[in-house]
Amino acid sequence: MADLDRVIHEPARLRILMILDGVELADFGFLRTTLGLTKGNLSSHMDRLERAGYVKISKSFNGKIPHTDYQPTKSGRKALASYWAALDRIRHSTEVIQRDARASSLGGPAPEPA
Amino acid sequence: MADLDRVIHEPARLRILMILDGVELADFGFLRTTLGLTKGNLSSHMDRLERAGYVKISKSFNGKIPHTDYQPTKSGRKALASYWAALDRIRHSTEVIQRDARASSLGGPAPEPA
DNA sequence: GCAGACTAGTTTGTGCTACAAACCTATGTG
DNA sequence: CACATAGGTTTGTAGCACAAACTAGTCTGC
Repeated sequence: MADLDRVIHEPARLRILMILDGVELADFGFLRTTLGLTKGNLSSHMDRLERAGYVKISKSFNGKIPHTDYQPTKSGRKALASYWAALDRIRHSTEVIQRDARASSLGGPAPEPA
Repeated sequence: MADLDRVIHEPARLRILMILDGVELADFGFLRTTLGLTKGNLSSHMDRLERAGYVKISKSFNGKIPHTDYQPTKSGRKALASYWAALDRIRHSTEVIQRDARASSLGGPAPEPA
């Protein structure tokens, strides 16, 4: 029942990955204003994405001003695709269900929902 | 940018609502074995769903054995539908993006991503 | 030349919450 | 009686999203 990747399931990170998947390279300021996140929040999300191996972080200096770029990794793109796929499977799953919830709730012993 | 309903966004609760949306009525044991949750975990999820007004909880006794049934409310069904709709909007949003992340990361001052 | 405002981030603090463990009650079963 | 299982709730805890505070530099205006 391949569960959803919690790293990606967080809406802010989902959007981040979608953006990176589209633009290849984005910097801190762009992501921040585009997504409307606080700096601290964005920073920790990017940290989490990096630790998951989904983005590559490149730090540089423009003179003395720090500049941070983010790129998606192959693994990150794959994980994003898998996430949508997993969500689709959940969304379109009628399987499992529909059986005997009704019967079991009439008071009889549960009919082994194995 | 209608954000995702956090009550529903939690995968366990999403599945619970989907099941209830399908079967109308389910009891504790059925949900528990179907979803493979611990009792405590299921209990607190149902509590959250009730507090959100998404399910109705009916407690009764079978002799001395407690029995708990859950039903989706109208509000719950609506919220579930809205959730999927919101997710679709996110998923298919190209808008916003694609612009000048690249330019802004070349070192120049950020070009007012207003 | 310095007070204020902005860019660029990181570190710290906190409140919420998903989850399991512990607990309570009752019904079998050897 | 001891032990297992169903049916739940309460309690404890680790993790985490988020914002505030902080560090460091630039750029005005006066």
